[in-house]
Amino acid sequence: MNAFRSDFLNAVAERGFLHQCTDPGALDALAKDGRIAGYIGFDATADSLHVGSLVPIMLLRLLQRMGHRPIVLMGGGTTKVGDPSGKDGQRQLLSDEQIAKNLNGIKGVFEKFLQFGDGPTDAVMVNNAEWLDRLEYIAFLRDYGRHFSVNRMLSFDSVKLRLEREQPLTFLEFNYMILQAYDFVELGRRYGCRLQMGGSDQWGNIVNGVELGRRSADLELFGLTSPLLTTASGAKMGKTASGAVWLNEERLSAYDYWQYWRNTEDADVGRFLRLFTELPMAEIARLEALQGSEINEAKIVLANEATRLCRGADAAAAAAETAHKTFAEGAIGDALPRIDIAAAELRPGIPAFALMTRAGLTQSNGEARRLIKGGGARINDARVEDEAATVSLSDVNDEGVIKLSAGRKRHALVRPV
RNA sequence: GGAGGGGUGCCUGAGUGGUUAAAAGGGACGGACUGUAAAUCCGUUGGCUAAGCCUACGUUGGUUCGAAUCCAACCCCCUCCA
Repeated sequence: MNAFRSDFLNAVAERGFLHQCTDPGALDALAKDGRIAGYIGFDATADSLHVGSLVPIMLLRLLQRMGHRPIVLMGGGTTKVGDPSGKDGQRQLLSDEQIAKNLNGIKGVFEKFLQFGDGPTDAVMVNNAEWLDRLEYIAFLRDYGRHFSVNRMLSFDSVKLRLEREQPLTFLEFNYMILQAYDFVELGRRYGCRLQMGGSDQWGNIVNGVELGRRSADLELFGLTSPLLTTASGAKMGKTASGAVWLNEERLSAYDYWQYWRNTEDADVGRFLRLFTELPMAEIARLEALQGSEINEAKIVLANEATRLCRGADAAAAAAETAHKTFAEGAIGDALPRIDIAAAELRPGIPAFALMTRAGLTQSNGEARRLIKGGGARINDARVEDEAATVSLSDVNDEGVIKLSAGRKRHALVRPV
């Protein structure tokens, strides 16, 4: 029943990572008979990755689990150029310092998901600035530029869409695909890397690399893309109340990360379990088949597993515990965000709206006031009716804290000190 | 270098002297309904301890009782020409 002979491609296909592949048959044979090295490139446009990058990360992890070697290519060089794919306007150019800072922030994430080292299937991290920064223009043009046809380049979506919409495309950006193609060849030479993976928007860039490998270096390279993820209702993945869903702990608490997965839409649960957890397929099939409110069990499993991979088992357990207390028991969990307020300041009373803002539940006092007016603010689970209500030491509950809530899901604890 | 077009709130995008903190849609947040889901309906969506005041329509000046709206200079972007 399996379409492929290699464990790797079978896993890729059945877990929903496969969108397109340049030569599935040959890649299958290669993965079946030996160990392959595959890479995915990551641009350094922010100092943390968010869930949008989780599909490629999980794909690298899968590659490693199936006995192959993952290569993480950090785009220290290509980020200076900017990928035009899927964008209308040119991205703001980042400074070298900014890029270096971003790369630093991103590195840590991979150590959570991949095993690095010197072993045969250990992951490697490479920065393409290593070779791109030193390119000599004329030599590069003569050696590689001659293999690219502009006619062809114009036909790739990343370029074509820009031109059709009459959006500007600079020559700088136009070169991005050439550099990415060159990366592939360079990795092929240096690390024997035969496979490039990525999101489906990278297809054109990847194919370019495969072709360049054949023409310029007589390398047989392969490309494989994953579907771009949107939620079942069509929204882009990775948005939440407080912004993007970051993978770094400094940017997003484990509790919020857990909550993000817990709030997955029903229709996405099975797909997400396959992509973002490593549960056996049979178990996923069981969870996915749950009906009605029972599917909440599957969402909890998804949240636990996804959080465990990204933040560790302890953080996942703590988040689950807090969520259970908060939602199932109406009690107070340890992982809720908390702030300390001087008892002396609290004694005379602080306006509720000000406290909401200080606790980070609202961005401004005005927003907090609106929240109260709209009936969404609660103190110790009691709705705040009066916009001018104040909170004082008398509101401290048996557990020594004051619980503030914005809506049903967002809570914070205030502790007098 | 020349000619023309344009820069509005998180985004798209209306607005061409006062009734404009700025239409409409999207997004986001809150409420209702639920299952911490989706869909739907309703509300909110610049700041300020707030019936008042302050800051905002690329930047800086100017005209005017009054400017996002008129004028000037500058910056940036686009299209066509050289």
